[in-house]
Amino acid sequence: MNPVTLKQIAETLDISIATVSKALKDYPDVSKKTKLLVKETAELLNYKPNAFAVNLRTKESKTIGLIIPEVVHHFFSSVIKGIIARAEKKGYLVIILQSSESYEMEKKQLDLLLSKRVDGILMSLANGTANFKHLDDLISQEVPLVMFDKIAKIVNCSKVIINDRMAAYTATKYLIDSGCKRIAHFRGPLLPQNSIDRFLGYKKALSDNNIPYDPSLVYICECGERSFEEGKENAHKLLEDHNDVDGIFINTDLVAIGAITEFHRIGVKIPEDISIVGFSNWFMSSVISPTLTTIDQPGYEMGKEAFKLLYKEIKRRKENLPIKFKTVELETKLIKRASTRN
Amino acid sequence: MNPVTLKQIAETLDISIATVSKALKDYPDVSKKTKLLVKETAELLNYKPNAFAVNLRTKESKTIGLIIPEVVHHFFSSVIKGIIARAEKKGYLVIILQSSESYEMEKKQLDLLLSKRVDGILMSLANGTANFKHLDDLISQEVPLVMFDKIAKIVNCSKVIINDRMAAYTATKYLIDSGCKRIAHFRGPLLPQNSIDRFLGYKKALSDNNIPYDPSLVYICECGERSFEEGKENAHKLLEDHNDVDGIFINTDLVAIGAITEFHRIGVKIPEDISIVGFSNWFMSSVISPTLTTIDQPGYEMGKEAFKLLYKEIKRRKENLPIKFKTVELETKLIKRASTRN
DNA sequence: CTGAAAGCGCTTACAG
DNA sequence: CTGAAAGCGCTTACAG
Repeated sequence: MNPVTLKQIAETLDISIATVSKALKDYPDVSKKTKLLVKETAELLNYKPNAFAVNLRTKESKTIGLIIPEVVHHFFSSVIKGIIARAEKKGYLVIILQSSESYEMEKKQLDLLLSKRVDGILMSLANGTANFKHLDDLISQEVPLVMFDKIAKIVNCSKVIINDRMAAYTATKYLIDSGCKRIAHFRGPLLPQNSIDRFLGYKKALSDNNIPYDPSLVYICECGERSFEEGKENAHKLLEDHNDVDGIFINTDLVAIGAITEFHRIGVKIPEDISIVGFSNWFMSSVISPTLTTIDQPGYEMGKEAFKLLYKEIKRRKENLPIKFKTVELETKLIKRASTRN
Repeated sequence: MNPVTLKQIAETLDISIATVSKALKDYPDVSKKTKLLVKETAELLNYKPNAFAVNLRTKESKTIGLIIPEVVHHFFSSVIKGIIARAEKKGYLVIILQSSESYEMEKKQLDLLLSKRVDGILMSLANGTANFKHLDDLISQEVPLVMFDKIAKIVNCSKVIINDRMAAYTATKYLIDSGCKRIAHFRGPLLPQNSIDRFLGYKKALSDNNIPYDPSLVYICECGERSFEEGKENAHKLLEDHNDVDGIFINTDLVAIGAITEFHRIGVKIPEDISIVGFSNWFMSSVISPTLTTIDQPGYEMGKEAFKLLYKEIKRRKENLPIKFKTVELETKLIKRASTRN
């Protein structure tokens, strides 16, 4: 475990370390002959540059950090995949940390990444995060930051999002158009912008179509580990509270699948008795029965886009060019399946 | 973006860098007063040690690398979660790379991690990997390596596995016990040890129960991105080829779900006409209909265990203690659900 | 208890 | 075209 260094190559060839370094990096002021010799020897000795030393000199780690609320999650794992695919192309490595939806964890992970001197940070907020000082600090330290999906509008950085409000509007409108008159909503937690926006989209669709908004039709889910159970529980509660609901727009597919499971158990027919629209288009939504109508959320693209923005920012900072923060909005689409009518 | 260094703290307090460094690390030979002063100043200035410099000196990166075939995958994302949970406790960061089941990629990612000087590597083999020189090289360079799930028996390192053969035996036996006489098998690719072992378990269960093995009942799947489609296709082919099959043991849940979907479409009743057992216990197996009988594969625990072994090896190497490679076998269990009889 | 010095492995401006 | 030298930010054996 004593890796080869430039010094060893230099000694083998009886030339200076500086020349070896330059030869390896194809500096123009090194003779072809020397370059060849050096490269051969490096190959032979299986030389790999010591990243620490390089980083220390160049102040670049070629590593970025990624903080997400939850790893075991179809959407976020798609995002991860998009990020590392893109990062790889540009020679960047990705350190992945999980906040588990906790504000404290999120801060801790951020600190870790900072002391690792990552070149930039990509993150999606924890549900528990209501205070953004840790992010503002990051920005004032000029650490490139791009937020995606679960963002804070207030924080001054680049972002990749979908239009949650519009998507929710579309979903609810679709229920209305297919004949639903009394539409419930299983919403996400109170804090995150997404669940607020989805709720607002739901509400707007109702009012635009002259359906009175009834707060007793709105149920809250944590949308965490218990999503599936929450779906079942809320479905059950809904039936106890109301006997006239004929449609539900649900914040997340997994909760929707819980609801479907419970309705199935009780004998409520979907979509005949109650139509359901989910959100996210998890893979399993296409295989359950009935298949779930939902909003497709492009996780892989979001990951790619987020890395792209981050990369640009890193590059511009290095060149001391001015930075303009950008918000990229990705398209969603309604995927019509069997849990809704027509 | 000009982070605070020891030097700046030293200058502010007009003491030496060495003392600052020692004070921060609570060396016993620094006065209480100085320690206090230094720590206060460090806090005030928001000092974070420069990881590159520390690593360069200590030759430790406190970072490990993880290479898996696929990120968007219930089992592997559970493994990731287990690994980063454990790593965090020990102050390690995790760099995640994806081989996409390709041998070339796997080698490339390994090289990347090596030049990053990670303290150790955790990996699960790509399906495309048939040659293990890259791993042997790693080991001869004394880089701590732990393989999990998709391992190479030949490679001399610690491993975390399940008993695929026994689990497959249990699964097949369960089909036999529930009355199936003619049992097909959708197996994985030819190379990986897992799919070989699962196939052998299937075969053994048949022969132990006096059911003749019929190679025409064995269908191969790539088990990659197209798993679901492969399930559908193989189910379809199976019905064309044979009209007497009453049970299938399938290499992976996702393929099984594809098969169920196709049978459902065609009108074959599960489990009445054909019983199905999957493998892995993906979350969605519990929500499709009928729910899928399967073998539970403990991904999270596997991740935790793999990190534990790696950590021990890293530690022992640092202390120059002898290393004994260990193979940990984790328990699986049969999850009985509605896709099989009784 | 404090500090000067060497060194980790590299890069790069500069001299020759 | 080649190499000596300085320096990135830290740690630690050693001297005082």
